[in-house]
Amino acid sequence: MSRKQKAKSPTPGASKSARDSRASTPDSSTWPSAGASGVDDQDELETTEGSDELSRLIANNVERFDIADFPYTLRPGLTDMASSYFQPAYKRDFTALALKPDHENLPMWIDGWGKIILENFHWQAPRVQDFLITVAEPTSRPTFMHEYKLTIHSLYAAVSVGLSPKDVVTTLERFSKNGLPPNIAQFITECGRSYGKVKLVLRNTKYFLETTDKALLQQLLRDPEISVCRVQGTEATRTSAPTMAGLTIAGTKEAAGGEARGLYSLLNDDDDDADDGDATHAFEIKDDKVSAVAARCLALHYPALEEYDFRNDNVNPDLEIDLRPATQIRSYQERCLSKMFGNGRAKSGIIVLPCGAGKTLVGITAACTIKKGIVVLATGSMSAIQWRDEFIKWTNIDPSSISIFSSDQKTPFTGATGVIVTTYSMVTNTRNRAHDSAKMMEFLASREWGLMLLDEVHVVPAQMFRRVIGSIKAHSKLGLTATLLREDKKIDDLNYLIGPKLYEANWMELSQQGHIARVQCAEVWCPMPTEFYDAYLHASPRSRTLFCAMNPRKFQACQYLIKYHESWGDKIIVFSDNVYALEVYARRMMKPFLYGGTSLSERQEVLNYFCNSPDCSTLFLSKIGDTSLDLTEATVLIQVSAQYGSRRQEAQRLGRVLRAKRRNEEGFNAFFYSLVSKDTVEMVYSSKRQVFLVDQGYAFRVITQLKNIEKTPDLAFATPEARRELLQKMLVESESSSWKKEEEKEAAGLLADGNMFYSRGGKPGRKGPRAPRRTAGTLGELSGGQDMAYVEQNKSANKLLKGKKKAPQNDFFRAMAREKDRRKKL
DNA sequence: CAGGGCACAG
DNA sequence: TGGTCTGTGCCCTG
Repeated sequence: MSRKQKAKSPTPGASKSARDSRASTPDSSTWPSAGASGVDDQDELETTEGSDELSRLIANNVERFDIADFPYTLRPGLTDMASSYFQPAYKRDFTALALKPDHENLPMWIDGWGKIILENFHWQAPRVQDFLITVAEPTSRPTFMHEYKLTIHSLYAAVSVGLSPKDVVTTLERFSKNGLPPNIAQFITECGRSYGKVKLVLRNTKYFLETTDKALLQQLLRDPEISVCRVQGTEATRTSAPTMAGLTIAGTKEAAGGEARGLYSLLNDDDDDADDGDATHAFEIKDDKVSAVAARCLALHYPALEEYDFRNDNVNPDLEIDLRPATQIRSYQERCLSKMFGNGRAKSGIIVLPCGAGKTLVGITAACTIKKGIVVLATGSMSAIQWRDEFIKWTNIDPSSISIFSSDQKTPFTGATGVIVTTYSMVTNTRNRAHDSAKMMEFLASREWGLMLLDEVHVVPAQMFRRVIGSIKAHSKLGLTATLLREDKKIDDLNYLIGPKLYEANWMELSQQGHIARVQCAEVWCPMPTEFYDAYLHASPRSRTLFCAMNPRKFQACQYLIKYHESWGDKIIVFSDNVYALEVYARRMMKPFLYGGTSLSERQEVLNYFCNSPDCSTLFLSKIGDTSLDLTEATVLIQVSAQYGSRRQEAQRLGRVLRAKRRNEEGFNAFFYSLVSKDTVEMVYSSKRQVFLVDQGYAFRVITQLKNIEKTPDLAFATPEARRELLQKMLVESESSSWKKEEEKEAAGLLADGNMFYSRGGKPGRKGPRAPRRTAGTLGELSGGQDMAYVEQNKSANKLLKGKKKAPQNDFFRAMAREKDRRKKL
């Protein structure tokens, strides 16, 4: 395949940073040497340059297999004269996709752009569903029609669970109503030629590069970069591919081999299985060169799949861990695990399950299957504690061999091996460490781990967090998440950082089976009173969000909904990202509220109160509720203000009510309300946020008028006077809570120009030190000593006097300076 | 040992 | 040279 000049075609999925660095690559033909240069100095420490290098390699790979390189061409003469006038419409021209005679018996279509449509109501649909999840990316799965897309990542995942490109092509061909477009077949074959060919296997602490393709083996051996990494004289050929035989995943009903066959049952009746060379060729690689080889394989467009032959690992000590006999894992969890252990080895990859569907148990079961040292990475210390508790709850592990490594607990386990639960920031921390935590890190880095469990894996692509991959030696990695989504494009990097997506559950299906709660979603449109709308229109974009959140009609709607649901005995959570609005709402309604500033003990107290007391059925939460608060009591969720268009946040919030304890009651329904100020930016954001959930099959109902709201007694802000008062109060309070007095005066005058809430007056954009938290009023605040410009100048003047180099005032420059320092040290 | 400082994520 | 705010975690200090 000739590489096209890609300048014009945007690469789907290439991260921004990757694209930037690619721009500096003069010519794609230089990649082999460029790929190698960064690798060596990356060896033991994952530096920033190292990960940039990685991003570049990833981008290179993604770019090579752009589906646009396999253009779909219509048969000549089929297009009519008119269609050329509707340019974008040519993509919708399916005239060349002739229906098969027996199309009524077949459940899906596939077009020339890799899009697959499945009739989910078709009697054949259940047969292909599992197959499609494996080979294609589910993009939208409402009730009746499912939409999938073939991408390189999905095909990568497919080959990694053991499907051959040929299998994929024949199966697609067999089940589609129309013939498989030739360019798609070509695309699949081409991807298969490269992906999944090379495996990096660890056997008995020795790393082997393994392939079934003899020619490829020769090519790898000849490669100058790789040949220096290999241990001479270790080429070996084994006659049979690894199988699932004899491996049982704990907690499953039967030997997992049976389940695995279920997946392939579609294929086996053809032929295959025996002919495409069961012999695997392998050679050993030096231990310290593993990452170099992996990077090199990526550069050669043969990304190496990491596999861990844990049953033949006799060097790392076994861990005494088993699921408690009573635990039975659910069918979909079993399916996840059968993908992971498909050929009897542990593969690295990502499993996507909705919140509350038992991600933790999947991770724990995987741990029980591998039975080696386990590292669990969690996002926060709270969730680390939860992981430990879950381990103890589900398994018979000796509590002394499981330990937490976070800032407040640093004791390693005592035995030969065990489970360590830690946080991302603990591992990635680059600054000076406390003595014992440094020792602990050394411990973590010095030994080999059987499995690394990455909780909330969607955070890993962040610049800092991706270091964990480099600094801990784990033979297999399992990422768990509910929302494999980021608003930036870095999510695709996970394919190479961790592994392909092994399984993605269907939310609707799970909720039909009663594993997660049924949810009614609604978007409530709240009109803005004229005086507010007026102020809103004149406000700067920044303060507009506050106006939206503080819309009195929204407040009334919220009040109404709370009253309504409280009368039904529901437990309600109200989310507001805007802390100021949160406080006003909660105080006004006399309800407890939690935000980042509330102390840990207070949080616990409030949560207990909410969960256990019947007098308290409503709780107000800021962003802290998005993650890691376990609120199984909640059944209704009201969203007052949110973070722009973050789909992840929306999904995660919905997840709060999915695990409702009462979900199995007859006819139980959870509710999710999103309050939106009419005719404001919120409308746009709201629709963006919902995309993910809509794709999962949730229907959002739009409510423009709440029934009998005007007849409800005691609504706040019912009169224009009250609303005006609110407007005034908003002004004064939001000013005085953060900013100094002088600016209050200015701000009052700034009403017309809309800068009133978060402007600091003076020079716009001068970044001062962060304003103190509202909980902790400082003396300086009281004395009005917060003149930003003054403080700022003084600070830098002090720095100068001290003889240090002038500290940059901006985050960006500070980061640059830090980076420079770090490099100097290395 | 609580809270400020700092760094980072989203 | 520029997005802002909020939340979280870790380290250090009074």
